[in-house]
Amino acid sequence: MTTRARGRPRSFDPDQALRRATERFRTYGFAGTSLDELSEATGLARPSLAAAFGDKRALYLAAIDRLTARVERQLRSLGELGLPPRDLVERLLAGAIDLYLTGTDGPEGCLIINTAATQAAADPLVRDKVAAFLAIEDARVAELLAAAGSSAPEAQGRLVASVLHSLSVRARGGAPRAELLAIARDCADLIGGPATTS
Amino acid sequence: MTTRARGRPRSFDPDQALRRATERFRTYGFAGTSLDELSEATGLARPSLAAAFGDKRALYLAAIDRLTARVERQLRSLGELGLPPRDLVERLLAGAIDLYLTGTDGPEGCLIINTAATQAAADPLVRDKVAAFLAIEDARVAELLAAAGSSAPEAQGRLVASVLHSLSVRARGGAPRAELLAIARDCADLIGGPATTS
DNA sequence: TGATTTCTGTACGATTCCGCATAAAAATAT
DNA sequence: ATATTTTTATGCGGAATCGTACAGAAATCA
Repeated sequence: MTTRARGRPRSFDPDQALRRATERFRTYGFAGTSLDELSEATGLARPSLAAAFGDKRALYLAAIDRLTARVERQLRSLGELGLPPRDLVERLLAGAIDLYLTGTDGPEGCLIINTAATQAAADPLVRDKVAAFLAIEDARVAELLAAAGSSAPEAQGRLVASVLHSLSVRARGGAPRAELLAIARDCADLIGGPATTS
Repeated sequence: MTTRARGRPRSFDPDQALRRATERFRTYGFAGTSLDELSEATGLARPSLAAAFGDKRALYLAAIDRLTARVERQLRSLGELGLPPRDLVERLLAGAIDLYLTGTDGPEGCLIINTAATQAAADPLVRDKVAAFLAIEDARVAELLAAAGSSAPEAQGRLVASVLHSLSVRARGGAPRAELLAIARDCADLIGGPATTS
């Protein structure tokens, strides 16, 4: 028994609109995206965007929060597979590469690494959210490595997370998938020893 | 016998102006920096900037080129020390951390990693220059490792370069120096084995 | 059916931004 | 000294950007 809202119902899905806006922000960054572009990308008029999310900054912060929660969820779910360290690392990095290579025009990497870190210098709240994202990333990866039996999960986790950051930058620079996968393999070798292919 | 230029001589140092503009771009990115801000930062009126460098994009591209040449020079000079792999990596990363933590307001990382990679999605030429920078970085680091006697200079070089990228992102997120140095030490351990402190 | 509430979209004003045109300033060549 | 050349600085006009006010549309409650 969900009591219907009082007035005219929304004609759009706020979460879908946020997804579309996030995609636009991921491509052009905060400063490089205009409200007109966001309006076009979401299909909403600017006043509707303002009513639903507030101003441009609030919409961007919502995009960051949404992505942070999503990454944390995905990292947690990766632990349920019970992989050994090497396979875990390779799988983690390969999954990230798939995401980083997506984009409407070209490879667009990660919203946090490639646009929020840029904006961090001008906006202290964005900086705080970037720091929180990086801390969560480090912690979750370390947790995964610890569960997989790593001898030094914190140190290795920070290095794996560091490779994630670089993969995002390299993808954005146009590096082909094979190059990114090679780096992922090198990293997995270093963390968990060479692949045990029978 | 340098024949003096014909008309009124420049009242400013173009390279110093480019340095100041670079600093501004490094803080706020390409899209986040206006010509008025660049004019204020360099002390030049907008028409003077335009006459010396062209439009905003040309000035930004000049900043990228300048930085790329500088980084390549510094990486080459690091080889003259003849350090073993572990010390080489730690020194390389520590030097980068020093640069990444500088900035007028806060830590501002690397122009390429934190602003050019952002702009790369919107400007193919910037993307090409980012790719060129990354290639030079990988090649020079691999060269250093090879000269230091590394067993797998290319793979290790890409990983060290990857840690460089992450350090820039982390610095921008506000990570304290100790945390960055810890990552540098972990990376050096992984590449060259634990420190040999007698 | 009529009133109320909420959402949607057009339109507007204020501000910022960019590039350039034009005039003043400073040096050299004749 | 005058003319020429190049740089510097003020200011203008067009375009874009942001936020919001206002009127129309769509649903529920009485």
